[in-house]
Amino acid sequence: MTLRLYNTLTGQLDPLFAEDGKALRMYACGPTVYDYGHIGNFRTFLQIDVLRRFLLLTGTRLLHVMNITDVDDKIIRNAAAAGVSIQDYSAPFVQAFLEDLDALRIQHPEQLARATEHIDRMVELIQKLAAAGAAYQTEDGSWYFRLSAFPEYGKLSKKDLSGMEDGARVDVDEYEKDSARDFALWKAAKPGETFWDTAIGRGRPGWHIECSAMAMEYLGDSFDLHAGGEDLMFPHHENEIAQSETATHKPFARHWMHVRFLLVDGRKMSKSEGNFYTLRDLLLKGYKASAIRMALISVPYRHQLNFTFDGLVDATSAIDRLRTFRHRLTSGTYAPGKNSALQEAAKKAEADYMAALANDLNTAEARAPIFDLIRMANTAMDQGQLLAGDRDAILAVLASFDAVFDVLEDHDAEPTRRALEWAEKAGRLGDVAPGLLARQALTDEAVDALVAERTLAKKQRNFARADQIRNELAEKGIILEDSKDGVRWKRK
RNA sequence: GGCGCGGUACCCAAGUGGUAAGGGAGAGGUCUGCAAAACCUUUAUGCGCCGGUUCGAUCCCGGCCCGCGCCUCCA
Repeated sequence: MTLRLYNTLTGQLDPLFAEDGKALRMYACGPTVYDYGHIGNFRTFLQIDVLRRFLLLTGTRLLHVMNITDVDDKIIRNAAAAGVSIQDYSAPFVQAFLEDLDALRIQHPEQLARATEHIDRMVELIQKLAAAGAAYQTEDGSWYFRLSAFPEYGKLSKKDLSGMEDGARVDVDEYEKDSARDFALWKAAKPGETFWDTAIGRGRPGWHIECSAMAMEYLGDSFDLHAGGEDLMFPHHENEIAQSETATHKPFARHWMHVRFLLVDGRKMSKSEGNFYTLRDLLLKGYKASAIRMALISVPYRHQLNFTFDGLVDATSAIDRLRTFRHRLTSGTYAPGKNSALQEAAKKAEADYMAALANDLNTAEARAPIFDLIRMANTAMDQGQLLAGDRDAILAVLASFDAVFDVLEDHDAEPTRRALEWAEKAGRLGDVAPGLLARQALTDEAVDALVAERTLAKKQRNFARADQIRNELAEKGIILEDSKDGVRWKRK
């Protein structure tokens, strides 16, 4: 099954494939590690994870590279303010980013690439551009890309810069760029700033050059897909194209994917609006990592997602339904055989699910057949019509679903535990939702013991005691479900 | 101003030129020691507004209103 994915470059749905017929080579812009990641960042990384997982599910081999920008103006400024090196400043944020990826079950790419470890490649690329006459150095030692060297500039973002460029061109003095739109390849070191001593001078890379250099390093001059947040389309990706294609005379990425920004409560998320959330913020408020994942991937990547706490609650309930269903399916006993109606339904659900994802990763549409199948299977179980062969067929559908959505297994305790640990160190315990610490402290063993006691009380028809235990547990966020196959409990 | 996206039930959200998926929430019911879960029924003659094309439009075209994004190294 071939994925048809919107391609920013062509403005249409194009089939996504590995040009070399082996591995699909993709580059995704990663974080700049000057702070903790916020949910907007993670919406992008989650949607790229959906892409990645769907490709793997369809048997595509991947070579996926993601950069970590560990040198930039903000990092330099913040590190200086803190009186530490940029390495020391960014290290905890790199660590935090990787932990957050794990919390959200975002798969790691095959290759993580740090900007500071690829300075040589960037310098080489700048030299190549200089040799071609497309880069020039200003008096202060900085290097710029000459936009006029790349007539196709603007082809990704569909911007026509011919009108606005150089309209007010005056005699530039030697400290300035030739043209206002020329962008920095290399920034000369200012006193006290971190610098690399290189063949093109003392300084540090501009932002765009790192992605060009690292993409080419790991993926070659031309590769299959480049992805990132919508804001990167211009100027970042446009600049990458200009530098790369000017240097190699080959097309850079064939396919470009851009994830739309999310809104929070209908407005752009920003610190000044007070609607700015990191992953940690949400975990400390008591939301589960799986619910955050579900909420952020359930709206297709090209649509604006309006993030709300209600949405997280909805997502939590949807996940509950999925998990409860699978538990019911796996814990019951079924007669051998197959029910042809269920077999058909399972087959259709899987086909519809895959087709929805193959259609530009329509995650919202993909969920529907899964929930349809759940209702049908629940009904069949109620009526004793579901057979062992059906259970297996349906479990296989759930496995396909979870290969992309990855919310069925409950991995929620660990991210919350880590967030609480972090809050303690960071002095953020005041932000922890009431009761969360107590709930977290309640061990599975303690719950099991109370559940066992209640089961005994029920057997002795001591319903008063049984209900007392139920209520006691409910107050601690534990929900009990009695069934003929035993008691199941879950954390709210 | 330039480029682009969206306005679908109480909330979130798919979708198609032929009469509105799915999730959440609410109400009623079945089941149950109670509860939970599950299932059934129910909540848009209606898809921002006004025209047009068409046998027929939520879906196509035009206009308008509203919201949002990018154009400032913010994913």
